[in-house]
Amino acid sequence: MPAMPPRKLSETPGNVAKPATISEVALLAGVSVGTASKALNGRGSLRAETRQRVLSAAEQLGFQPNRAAVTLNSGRTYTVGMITTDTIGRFSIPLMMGAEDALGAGEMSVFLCDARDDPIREQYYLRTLLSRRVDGIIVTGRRTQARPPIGAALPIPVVYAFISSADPHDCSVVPDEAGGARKAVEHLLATGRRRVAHITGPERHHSAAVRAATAVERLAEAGLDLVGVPMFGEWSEAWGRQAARMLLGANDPFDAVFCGSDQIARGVADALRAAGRRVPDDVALVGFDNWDVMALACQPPLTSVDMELEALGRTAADLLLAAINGEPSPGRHTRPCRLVIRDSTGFSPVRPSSGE
Amino acid sequence: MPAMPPRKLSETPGNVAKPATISEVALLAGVSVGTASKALNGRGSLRAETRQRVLSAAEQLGFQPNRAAVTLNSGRTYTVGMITTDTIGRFSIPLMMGAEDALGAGEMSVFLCDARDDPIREQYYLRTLLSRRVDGIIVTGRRTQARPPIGAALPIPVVYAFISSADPHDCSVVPDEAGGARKAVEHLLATGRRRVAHITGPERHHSAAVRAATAVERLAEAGLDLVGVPMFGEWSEAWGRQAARMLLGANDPFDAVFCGSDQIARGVADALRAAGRRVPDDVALVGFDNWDVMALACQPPLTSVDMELEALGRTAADLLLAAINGEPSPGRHTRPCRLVIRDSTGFSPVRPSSGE
DNA sequence: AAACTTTCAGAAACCGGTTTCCGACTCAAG
DNA sequence: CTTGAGTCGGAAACCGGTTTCTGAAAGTTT
Repeated sequence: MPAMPPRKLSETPGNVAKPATISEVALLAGVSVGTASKALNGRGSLRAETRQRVLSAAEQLGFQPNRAAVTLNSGRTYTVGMITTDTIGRFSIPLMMGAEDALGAGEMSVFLCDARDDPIREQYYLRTLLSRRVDGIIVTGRRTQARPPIGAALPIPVVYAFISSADPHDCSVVPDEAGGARKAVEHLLATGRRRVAHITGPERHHSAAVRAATAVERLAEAGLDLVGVPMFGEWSEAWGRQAARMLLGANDPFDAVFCGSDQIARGVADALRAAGRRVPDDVALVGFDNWDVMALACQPPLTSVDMELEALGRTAADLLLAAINGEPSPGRHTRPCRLVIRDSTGFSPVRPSSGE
Repeated sequence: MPAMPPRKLSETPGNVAKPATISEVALLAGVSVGTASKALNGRGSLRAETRQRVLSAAEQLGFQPNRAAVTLNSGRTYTVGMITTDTIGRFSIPLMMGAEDALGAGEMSVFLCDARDDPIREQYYLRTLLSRRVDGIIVTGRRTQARPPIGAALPIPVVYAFISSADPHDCSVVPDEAGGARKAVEHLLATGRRRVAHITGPERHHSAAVRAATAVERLAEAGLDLVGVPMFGEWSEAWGRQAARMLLGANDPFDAVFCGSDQIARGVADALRAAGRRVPDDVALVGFDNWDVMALACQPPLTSVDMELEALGRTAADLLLAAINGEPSPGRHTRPCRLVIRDSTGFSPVRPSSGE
């Protein structure tokens, strides 16, 4: 066996090491390129000794197959594109993490594309991804409504996550927000609340509308009316504070507020405390999103509906992988939400107003 | 000219359209593959008419060159890997957005790798990226200290962003946190504050230590002492509230608190308000991070130090692109922070305690 | 009209792998 | 000793582009 000096990456000084090719491996092992390929991939029939010789040569050179070459004759890149339509925000992150994790487990690498809600950028990324021959695309983001399909009759599968495509034949995965809202209201009812108000985001926002309608509906099933009407506003703490003060001023008694977001709920909590109402003793509070920074820092910690976005991302990735393997799942899929119960709806001991 | 029916992506029913190859383009244009390539890339000398014929054939077929093939003979992939060591968090996002944007402008696509602070995952991703022959790597994340280099003598350039590499020869880009802290203290001094306290995160966290030391130093330059000692704790609102109460109980008067994070500052604001101290009239408050959700929702809105992470990510990307083009910038680079002034240090009108 | 440029397009090698096909060799049976 | 089956490894085609090299046709010069 030729005693060629090994060229390990970690031993090469400076950033000059060029990755080894399979022909260098073959040369070192004293076999042909084809044989080396078979040895490395466990194909064909080779003597154990030969196979071993190739493997140790590869090891010695730190050989990693050039994926471009592999791609060229397999036709598969083992990559997917992930396009976020809104700028990467609070919602996209857990989604992307879940998807990336599930895809990584499937040996897939992920191209990150931040389209910033700009159709031009979006189309640019789409072209780029197609040119790179990704095996599939995940489209995510926050929108007030379903979005138009990203492209017509694409050569690869596309899965929409969190947002849904306006085309019902496209594969979309969305949280069951109505189910989440039901769970929230049911929890309030189960803990004895009867006078429930609802403060949420802008009415034109699909999420706000669905959550509000479902809350009204579920209360009606229990023979109850919402206190006042759904209060549509903004997704902000300031609106939560303002709406809570309006509610207090209306002289229509309430013992619970179901909020469209944790930020709103937090604003409500602050305004209630400032007005001398105790949470949860006087008023129970439920938020939506289960955004830890808000829900945990709230005083008291907030009961909230978790859309399980990371699991949603994972599901989207799994559906995409299945579609890539020829088993598409067209249509709109929903995933359940989970209610996370904390002190804001509990029967925790009464605490001094400045207490922790 | 052959009147072949055009096969546009958008006209093909179902997800079956296979991307056109250059030989199909050549066939349609009635030229050889080599000629088609020249026409599409503006190389060689061709008659204008021929070039045009190829271009419209490509247009007709929706031709996009297979990047794997291009990669194979150029040796360049026009991709970079972005590895986040901590799980993709609040800090990584603006960084990644900035970097992704700058790289996209350089026609680079970005592989997203979430290593979740797990060395095993990190090495897995590193191997994957090397196998994919990325042109470079950006390593980001939040750490208490400088991190060990991700690999030794890699064949491609690496830039560390936000975190820095323990090896001073590696290229790192970090915010000038000391400068940011100086700006914060100087602003407090300029607005007439003299009794400044400091509440921040864990002492073992490099950021907390640097910010605290710099605050003390800058006050000393003005002939002043910090009120008490730097209060090290956690990066949470709860700690902010607790520390503020401790401060109030210490009977050592103070007219300003410089906080190590916006979350801490918000906790401080809440505790001060609960104790009847007015912000900014009695006590001025400065945070760190300029995290909009916290800084804007705080009552009153929070003056804060912005590390300009998006610009930092952009800088990292630019340095990486330069390194890829053979102009490396080894060493540790710092970028200035920016002070964003809001009401918490201002002379805004006194507001009723429940006022908006 | 012959010799020399210049223009333009095709043939072929190449990038780094995978896979098919085929031939050489070994061994056991006839 | 011949033949057939079974092992093992190499040669070559191929994936989809780019680039170099070559040569034919057209135009220019004398």
